[in-house]
Amino acid sequence: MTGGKIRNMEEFARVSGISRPTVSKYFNDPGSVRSSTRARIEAALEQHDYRPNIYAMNQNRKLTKNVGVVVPLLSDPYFAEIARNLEQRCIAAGYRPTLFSSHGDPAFEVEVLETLRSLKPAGVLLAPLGRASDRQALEKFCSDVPTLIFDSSVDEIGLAFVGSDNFQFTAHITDYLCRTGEPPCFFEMKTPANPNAHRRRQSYLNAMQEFGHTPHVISIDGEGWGFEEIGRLGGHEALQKGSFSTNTILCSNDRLAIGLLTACYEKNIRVGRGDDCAIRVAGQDGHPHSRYTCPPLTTISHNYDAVSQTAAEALFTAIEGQVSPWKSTRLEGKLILRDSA
Amino acid sequence: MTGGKIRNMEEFARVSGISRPTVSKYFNDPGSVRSSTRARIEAALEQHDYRPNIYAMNQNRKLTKNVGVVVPLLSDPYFAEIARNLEQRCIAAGYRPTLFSSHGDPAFEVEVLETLRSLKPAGVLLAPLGRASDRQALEKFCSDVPTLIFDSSVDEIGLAFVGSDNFQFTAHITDYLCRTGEPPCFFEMKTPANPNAHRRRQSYLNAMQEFGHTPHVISIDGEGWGFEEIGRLGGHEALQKGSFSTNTILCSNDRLAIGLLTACYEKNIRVGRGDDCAIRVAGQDGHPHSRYTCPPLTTISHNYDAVSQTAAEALFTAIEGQVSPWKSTRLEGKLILRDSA
DNA sequence: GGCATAATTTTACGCGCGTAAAATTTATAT
DNA sequence: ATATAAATTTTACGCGCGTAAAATTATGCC
Repeated sequence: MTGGKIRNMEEFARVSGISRPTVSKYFNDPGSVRSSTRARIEAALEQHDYRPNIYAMNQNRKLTKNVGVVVPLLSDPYFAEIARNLEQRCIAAGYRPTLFSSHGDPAFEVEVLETLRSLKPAGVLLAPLGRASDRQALEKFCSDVPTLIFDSSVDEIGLAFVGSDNFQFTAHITDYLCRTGEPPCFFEMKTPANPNAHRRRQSYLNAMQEFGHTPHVISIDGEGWGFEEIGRLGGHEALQKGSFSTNTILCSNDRLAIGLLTACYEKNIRVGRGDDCAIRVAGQDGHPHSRYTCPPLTTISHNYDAVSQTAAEALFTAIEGQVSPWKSTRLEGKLILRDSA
Repeated sequence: MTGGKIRNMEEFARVSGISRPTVSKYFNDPGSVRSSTRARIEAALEQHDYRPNIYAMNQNRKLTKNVGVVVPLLSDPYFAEIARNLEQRCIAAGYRPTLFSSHGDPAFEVEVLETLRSLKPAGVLLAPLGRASDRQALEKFCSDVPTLIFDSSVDEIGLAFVGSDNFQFTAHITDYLCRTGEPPCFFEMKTPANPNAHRRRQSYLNAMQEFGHTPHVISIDGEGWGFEEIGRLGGHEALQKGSFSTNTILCSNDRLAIGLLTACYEKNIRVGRGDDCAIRVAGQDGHPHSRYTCPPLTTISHNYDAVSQTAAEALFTAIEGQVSPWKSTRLEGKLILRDSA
C-alpha cells in the first residue's frame, strides 16, 4: 500500500497498466483473464489496495455475488451454528453472505424476504419458520430468487430441500431407548412451530409399533419459540398429573428437553440412567448446549457439517447454471450418548 | 398492487404525478416533503409497490442508511440477544442494519471491518473481541467510520462506549453472597478474551477487602470462546485439587458457571443454597440460558434493553450531526436470585 | 512462418438514482 | 391582496461500474 488513493476502477486500471473492462472482468472472475494479466493486476492491488465500489458493481451486474442466509431464530445456538457454517462456505466459494433472522415472527420473515429481494441476491439459503410461515409469500419469493430451503421443509418450493432425516432421528433414538430401559413416551408441543416435529412424532409412533410397544404422546401447550420455558411449564404439569406413562421421556427436541430437565430439578426428580435416578430424558437435535445440561443430555445430533455442505453446494451448483429437478435430501443423525438416558 | 411493474423511480414518479427529485427526497426522508405530497406518493406506493434500487441509491448518496452491527460471537445467545435488540432499534429509527459476527477470530474481525467499510455505513455498533482485537485496525476503522463501541471497551476509540458497569456487577453480587453465606472465591479464566473480566476480578478483590474478607481467585487455563468447556475442565481440576477455598464460587461469567455446574454434576457435588448442598455457584451476565441450568443460576444480569437503547441512540445522535466528546456509559446490572446461590 | 483462436483494448452506452441550481408553484403571514 | 418563505419542478450532470461490439493483439499449434 504505497501510492495515493485510488478513486475508481478507471484510475486503478491506469496504474496497473490494464484496460478498465479487463480489470472489471478480473474482479468478476479472476480466472477469466490471462494469468500474466492477473499477475499484473494483483501486483497493482498490493500497491494500492483498491476495492471496487460494490454498489456500482451490483447495480449493473446481471447477477450479484450476494447470498442471503435466513434462519428462523438466530438466538437459538443451533441456528446460529448452522448459519455460521453456511456463512463460511459462502465466503469460501466467493460469495458475499448476509445473515438474517426471522426472529420467530412470520411477519418479520416476510419483511426479511422483501429486504432480500431488493438485495438482488444470486441465491438464498432459507430455513423457514415452518407452520407459521406465509406460504404464499415464500412461494412467490422462491419463484423470483433461486432459493434453497434447509432445516425445515415447506412443500416442494425452491430449488431443493436439505435437512435432517427426522424419521431416522426418532427411530434411531427410540430404538436405543427401548433397548436400554423402559420404552419411552414422547414429549412434544401440541402446536409445534416446526414441521419436523410432526415427522418425529410419527416416527416415534411407527417405531413403537414396530417394536411392539404401546406409544404414549404427551402434547403440551405453548406458543412461540421459547421452547425451554414451554418445556419447563409443560414438564411441571405433566409431572404433577403423572402424565408420563414410563420412566423414559423422549423429547421432540433438545430445547424442550432442557426445559424438562429444569422442571425435574425443580421437582427434585433425579434424571439419568443411574440406579438412583427416577427418569431418563433424551432430546433430539444435538443442540450446542446439550453437552452442558445436568445431567448432560443424551440426544441425536444433526450432522451440521454435512447439512450445510450439501445445502451450500446445491445452491452454488444451481446458481452456476446447473438446472436440476427439485430434490429433497435428508441426512442421518448421530446418536450422542450421555448421562441423561 | 394493481398496475404493471414499475421499473424505476422515473416511472414511479410519473404514475404518482410527482417529479422524480421530489420522490427521491421522499424516500430519503418522508418528512421532508409536504404532507399532501407525501400522501400522494404513499397512495401510489399502495398501488404499485415500488422500491428504490438500493444500489443506485447508495452509490450516489453521501451517507447511506446502513448500520453495521458487529458482535464477537453470534452463537453466544447473549450476543445474539443484544444484536437482535439493536437490529430492531435500527429498523425503528429508519436505518438498515446488517449483522456480523467475528466468530471469536481477530483476523475475521478485521475482515468484517473491511467488508463493512465497503458498505459505506452511516454508522457501526461494534462489540470488539477485546484482548485479541487488532487495536490498530480497530482504531483506523473508527477514524473512518462513525463507530460506537459497546459491551467491551478498547481504549477511548470510536464515538463513545456503552456497556455494563462491571465494578457494580461484581461488587453487588459479591455483597449478596457475603451476606447470605460464606464469602465467595472467584472463578475465572487466566487469559480472558474479554477485558470486562479484569474489571470483575478487580471489583471482587475490592469488595472482599471492603467487607473484611480474604479474597481467593482461581484462574483456570483455556483459550478461545468455548467458555462452557473451559469452565467444565477448569472446574474438574479445581474440584480435584480442592482449590476452592470456600463453599461459594462466584464465576466471572455465566458461561463459565454453566461449565462449572456441569463439572459439579459430573463429580456428584450438589449445588445450591439448600442444606443438602455442598457449594453455591453464581454467575454474571444474566445469560439467556441461565434460567434453565440445574440448579437455575443466580446471576447479575445486564440491562439488555438499556444498554442497547443507550448505544443505539448515541449512534443515531452522532450520525444525525450532534458531535459530542467521547464518553463512557456504564449501566448497572440487576441481581437475579435463583437456586444456585 | 502462417493460421485459428483466445484474450485484450477501444469505444460507447446505459443502469437508477443523488444532487445542485434556477425557475416556478404553493403555503403562510401580514 | 401582497410579500415572503417554503416546497416543488425543471433541467442537467455525474456517480462507478457492467457490458456489448468491433478492432487489435497475443498465444498456441502444425
